[in-house]
Amino acid sequence: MGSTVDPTSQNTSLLFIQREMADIFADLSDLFGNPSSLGSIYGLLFASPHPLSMEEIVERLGVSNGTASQGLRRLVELQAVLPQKEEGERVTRYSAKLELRPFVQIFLKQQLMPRLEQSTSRLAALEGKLPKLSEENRAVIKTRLGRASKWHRRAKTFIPIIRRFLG
Amino acid sequence: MGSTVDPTSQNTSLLFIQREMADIFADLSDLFGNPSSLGSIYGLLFASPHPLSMEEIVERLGVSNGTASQGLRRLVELQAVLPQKEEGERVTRYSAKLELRPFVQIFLKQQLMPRLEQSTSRLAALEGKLPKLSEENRAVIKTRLGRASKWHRRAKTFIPIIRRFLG
DNA sequence: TATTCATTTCAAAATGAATTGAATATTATT
DNA sequence: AATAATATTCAATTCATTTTGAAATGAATA
Repeated sequence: MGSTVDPTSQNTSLLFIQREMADIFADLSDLFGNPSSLGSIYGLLFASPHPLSMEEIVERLGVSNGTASQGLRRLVELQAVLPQKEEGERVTRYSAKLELRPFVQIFLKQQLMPRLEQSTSRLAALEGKLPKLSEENRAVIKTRLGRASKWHRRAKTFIPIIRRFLG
Repeated sequence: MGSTVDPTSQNTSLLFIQREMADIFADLSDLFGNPSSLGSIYGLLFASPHPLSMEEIVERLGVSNGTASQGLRRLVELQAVLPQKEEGERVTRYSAKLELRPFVQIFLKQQLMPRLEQSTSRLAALEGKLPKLSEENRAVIKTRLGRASKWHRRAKTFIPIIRRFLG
């Protein structure tokens, strides 16, 4: 016995879920400082039972070819999406990877870590200026630079913890 | 015996450190999706041995009154900065709070949590649509919604861990 | 070889967030 | 009250980022 619901309504429901998921992921993407289109694309693929071509993504999300092309490239880079080309097909189809781990790892490694490293070294460089300050200021500033460095160290020890938590 | 460095050079060094700190914190602020001006102001205060008035902040950072006023208001809201008015003074002076904990807590509570809650409930709402799907799609989509919910649950259990880590 | 079609590129447009600064409000002082 | 010193607001502007879409590319087929 098949479903009791007619196919048109079934399809409508799937499209609804896909739109909604695209929306939810767009918000999350934005929250983490990425273009919301990245999230839409990922969300759509996440809610797709079968891989989709770029053309299908363009029409279902109503975005341009450029947005889809660049977004897909980024998502593949981030290993959030898997491109696949069937034997003797000229289209590439994309499906969402469902694991969170590699995705977050890459985010941490590519976005967070480099910036933390950079500000750490700028902070370290400032310590060299301490001797030039008046005695009074030197004490205060030394304490504060130390405090900021401590924050950085904490943040950096935290990243591996997150990794372990996810893996 | 005082310092061996002349006062002008001492002051130059302090200003240098303050500019640099303003810059470093501007980057971090941006990284967490806040206006970089927020970070500049905080960084300047962080590297100031004494509280500063809005006027001083405006001139040292070269930002407008509006930016300084709004930025300070936000930083006070976030409890990252302490406003203080001396007896019989008409200026409010501001100093940086040095503890990371309340700052991060407020960020998590005000920014992250609400958005996570919202997408959680949107996800939950989608489960209601499952019965309308074809049998084949239902299985796939059910798994995926479950997966997304699991991510959310993980993220939410993670927040208290961060809190404990900082507190 | 020519043609078709999916994809990429990139300059230009659109968007939207941050910033400015003049006008206004608030608060202290005379 | 009147004045002066601070602080806030908000409409207009600036600026960085994202998005668009027409043109270029290049791989697969005819």
